[in-house]
Amino acid sequence: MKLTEAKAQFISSWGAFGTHWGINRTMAQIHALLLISPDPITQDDIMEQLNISRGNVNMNTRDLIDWGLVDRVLIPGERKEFFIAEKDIWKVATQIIKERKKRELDPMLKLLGQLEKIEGDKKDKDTKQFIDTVAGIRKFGGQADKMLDVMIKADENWFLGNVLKIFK
Amino acid sequence: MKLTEAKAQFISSWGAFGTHWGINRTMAQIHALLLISPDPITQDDIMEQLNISRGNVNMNTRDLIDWGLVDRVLIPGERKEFFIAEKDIWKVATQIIKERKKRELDPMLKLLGQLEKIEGDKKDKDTKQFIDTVAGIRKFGGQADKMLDVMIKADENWFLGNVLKIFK
DNA sequence: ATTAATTTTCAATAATTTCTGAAAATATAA
DNA sequence: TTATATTTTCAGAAATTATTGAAAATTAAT
Repeated sequence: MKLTEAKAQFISSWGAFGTHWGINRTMAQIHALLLISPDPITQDDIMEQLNISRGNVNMNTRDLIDWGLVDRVLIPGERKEFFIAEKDIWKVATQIIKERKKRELDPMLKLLGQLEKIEGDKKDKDTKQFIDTVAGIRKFGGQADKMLDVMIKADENWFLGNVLKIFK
Repeated sequence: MKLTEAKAQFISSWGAFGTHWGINRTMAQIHALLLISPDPITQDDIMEQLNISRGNVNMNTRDLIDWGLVDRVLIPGERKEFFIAEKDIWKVATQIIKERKKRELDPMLKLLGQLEKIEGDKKDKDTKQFIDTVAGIRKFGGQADKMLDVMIKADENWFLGNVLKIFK
């Protein structure tokens, strides 16, 4: 396989992969393109390579920046802005975990905590099942939360070392 | 908060949560409803509680069954089919991990393996960055894959016990 | 201050995904 | 077998989400 073909396939698959994770196709494709670009590239480069409009590139690069996965860089003498992606996959993963935890897991755990404090007779079948379900999810989510917190703080070698020790 | 209100909020939030994970809102809502229902319920029950059409219930319950999260049960003397969800959250999580691994992670790792074997001069900047990126993702994904395999086989107490031991 | 380059915004449009509902298929009872 | 209940399918409709492109805003150079 040639580089050009491989690149195209990587970008396309990464985009499809993203849609299974609640990330929009284009954002994932831009991210993929940036991951395999050794040097910073411009809005126009992205537009051209992915055949998408300026507005689209602008919105999605902003989102990638908000997620902490991409940075704007200024190149001396150049008028345009350039974009570059964090290339260390461990850092990428950590950053995604951190953001999703903040945006989704933490609020969900908060809500479950409230729902658990429902009024009502615990002898009632429906009430009991509701409380048990909510409590079960919350307990599980709480463990995941703790685990992810440590993971985020840990550095790569420490973590992988420990994972290998446990999961072998 | 009353049970009725809490139920509605749980179902609605679970649905919204699902959309961030590539799961459609209705499937997640049906799953939520089944999780808090102590006894098996019918298509008609689901239609009524969630205000959705028969076809919609049918398609999404089938998907939930394909995911291994819901079972059809036959109740003696009853003509209709009933549905019931696995209530043990550990089992639910394990099942989801198992399916997503099979559907997404495994195929992605296979593809990355192919892309890594690209022809071309490794001294070339673009080629080098491509190979490094793909190899990096593959290595990380491979670790995750191994870890999840062990998790899937492990039972809850073993797993949580170990997590607590390591991540404290 | 004026001009030119570049980025950002957002209303309109397009694309995609989800949902409905009625017809067809299937299963059960009489 | 015939009638009745129940489930499944799927084309079209509705809802949601993503994209465009041109105008407005911003930035930098002259």
